[in-house]
Amino acid sequence: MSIHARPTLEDVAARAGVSRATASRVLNASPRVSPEALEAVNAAVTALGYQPNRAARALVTRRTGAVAVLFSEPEPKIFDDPHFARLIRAGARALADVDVQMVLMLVHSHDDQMRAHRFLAGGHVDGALVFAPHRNDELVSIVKKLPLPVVYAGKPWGSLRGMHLVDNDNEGGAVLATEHLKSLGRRKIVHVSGPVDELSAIDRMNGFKSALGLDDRAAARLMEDGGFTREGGRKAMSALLGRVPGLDAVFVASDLMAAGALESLQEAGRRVPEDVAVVGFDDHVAIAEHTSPPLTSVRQDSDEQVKHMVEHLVKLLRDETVKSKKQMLPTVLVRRESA
Amino acid sequence: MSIHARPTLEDVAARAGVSRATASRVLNASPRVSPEALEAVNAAVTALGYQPNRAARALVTRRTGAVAVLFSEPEPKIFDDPHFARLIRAGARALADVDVQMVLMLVHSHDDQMRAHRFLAGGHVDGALVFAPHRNDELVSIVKKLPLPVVYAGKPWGSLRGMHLVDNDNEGGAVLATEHLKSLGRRKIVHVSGPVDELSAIDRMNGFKSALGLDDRAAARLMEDGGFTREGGRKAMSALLGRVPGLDAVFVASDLMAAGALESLQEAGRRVPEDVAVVGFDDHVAIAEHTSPPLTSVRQDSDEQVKHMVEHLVKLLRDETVKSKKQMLPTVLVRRESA
DNA sequence: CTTAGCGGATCAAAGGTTTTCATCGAGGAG
DNA sequence: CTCCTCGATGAAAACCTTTGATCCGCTAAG
Repeated sequence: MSIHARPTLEDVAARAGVSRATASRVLNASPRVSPEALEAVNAAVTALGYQPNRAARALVTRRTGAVAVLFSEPEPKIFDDPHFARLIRAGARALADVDVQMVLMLVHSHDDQMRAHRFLAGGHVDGALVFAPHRNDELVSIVKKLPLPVVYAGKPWGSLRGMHLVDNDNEGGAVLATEHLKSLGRRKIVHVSGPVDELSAIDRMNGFKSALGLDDRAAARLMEDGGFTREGGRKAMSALLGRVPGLDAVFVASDLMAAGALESLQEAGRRVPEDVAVVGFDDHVAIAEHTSPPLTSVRQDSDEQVKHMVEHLVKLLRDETVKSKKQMLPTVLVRRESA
Repeated sequence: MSIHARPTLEDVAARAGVSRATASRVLNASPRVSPEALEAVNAAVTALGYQPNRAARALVTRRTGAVAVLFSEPEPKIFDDPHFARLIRAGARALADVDVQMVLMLVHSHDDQMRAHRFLAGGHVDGALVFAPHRNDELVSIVKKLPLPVVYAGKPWGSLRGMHLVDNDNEGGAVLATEHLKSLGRRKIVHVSGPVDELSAIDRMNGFKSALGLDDRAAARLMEDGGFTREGGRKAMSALLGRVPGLDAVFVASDLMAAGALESLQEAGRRVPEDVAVVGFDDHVAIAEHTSPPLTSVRQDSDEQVKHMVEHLVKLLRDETVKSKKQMLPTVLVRRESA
């Protein structure tokens, strides 16, 4: 071993006075190794500052020690949405904790999809975490075909057979929000929903409907799509104000839209919460605490969600035979001043 | 090759009727190969859906085809700050375009630093992009010691000798902002600054000072640290209102702080821009367009910055001999209603 | 006295690619 | 006709690790 080259297992073994195989066993915590050998090897490792060569290891074990984290989102949304940063951060932490690398891919264009396919099919990662909430997302069908352990965030569109996913209880959260408004004595409650090509939005709609015992026709008049954007929230609120006279409460399917809705209400001269009570969804602190008034919201714990996803994926990577599993995470109402 | 196993170069070579060596040459676009061989190999590749094994390749070339992207930030800020998501997104895109993997690491705790060190020293990536704006950041000293091509975002604290970085023209932007306020006829201009442990904040302070031709003592009375947070911006503004009677304009070193400052001004009953003109920094759309009134701000193009960083790193990876180089990106003033 | 068993170390093969070096054949110069 | 040159190709080494098979020295059982 030259001065500058990184030490190899061979060097470690030589210094410890054992064979390469034994040194390897020490590193992999095999039980079949004597205490003396163990100590000698460990000493050599620290003395030399040895780092296993990942490529060599991957070559023989057929494991890379890396997982891909895929986001499929229309461009503009992804970087306005604070949620995104949060998910990434949670993912980075959870993966670091189990010492696996996070390879991040944002797939948007068709080219990106091809690239992702090549990459995943190429066996460059051991598994993947997929965030793809939209209807008929090409990415999902691509990933689904691959013989690769995958855990989805939320329900991807289409058949769920054999898939692994961790979802928030969107419907339950929506019921929570709506029941809360009812318990405040509100009688005319409306809903600013997310786009109908996202299942989370649909689940929230369903929660709203069922909490009020509405059939589809009755519900339709009380709901308006805000597209999960601030501006959309504002417009949807305006539309509802025009269409539903006497409305006294609104459940908005995201905090960002709720911020828009509050603006709209203010313009219309309605006081919150006196005239109209508002409940959001996400409990995104950076938003919810800075609206006026501060926003009552349904908390979904993204950190927890991602942590569960990682745990599940790790399990999949270990024993090959975990059967399809869906996890549902609870949501809770956080009261502030808007309702 | 069995049915299910991924095809290897050997399989490709066999099918094309050439040797492994020749097949490899084709894949690496070596000139020393006959047209027929080239065609045969390419045909075999597509027929088999061959994907080079990255681990095997890395083992021999000592290149991984991946770079690390490191963020060093105190936890809370990183996921409040929309800037973060933007940088990541830009990085993902730019790296994907040159077909290198992005390994994301958020380093915060001491453990994280150790992990990052191990990882980088272990030769698991070819280079790194580092975002570490704070004074005496441990991460920078760690990375600096490594024999690894690194490009920094902005100036890291300490000696810049031999370092590669892409910075925004913070000082120039600050001059722009201040000159603009002067040109509006404002006479008593103050500054809400960022924390003095970030060089970008200091550069902006310097721009402010030099545009007004102030010495340090005179300047000190007109500046207040807002810590790059919304709440800090609000407090700093209040302090300045108390200390500098008759102030008629303020240059705030970030949009987030400016949002806080606007709240403070409103509370104090000052009209913007009539009584006090306000200019922010960052031009973060999600903020600047939604304050009231909408915020005039200095734009720094993060996408561009990251793109340059990636380009520079790629260059470093190719020819080993790019001499130390600092790039400075221009800033521009975006006029809205607050000034 | 033979042999099975056991803890533990070692040998050697395997994993897929790049790259150096040697070889081979064809064509040009002498 | 021989000798060289040159371009294309192939054989084999090297990269570093894991792991199944093997081996060694001993004890305990038959």
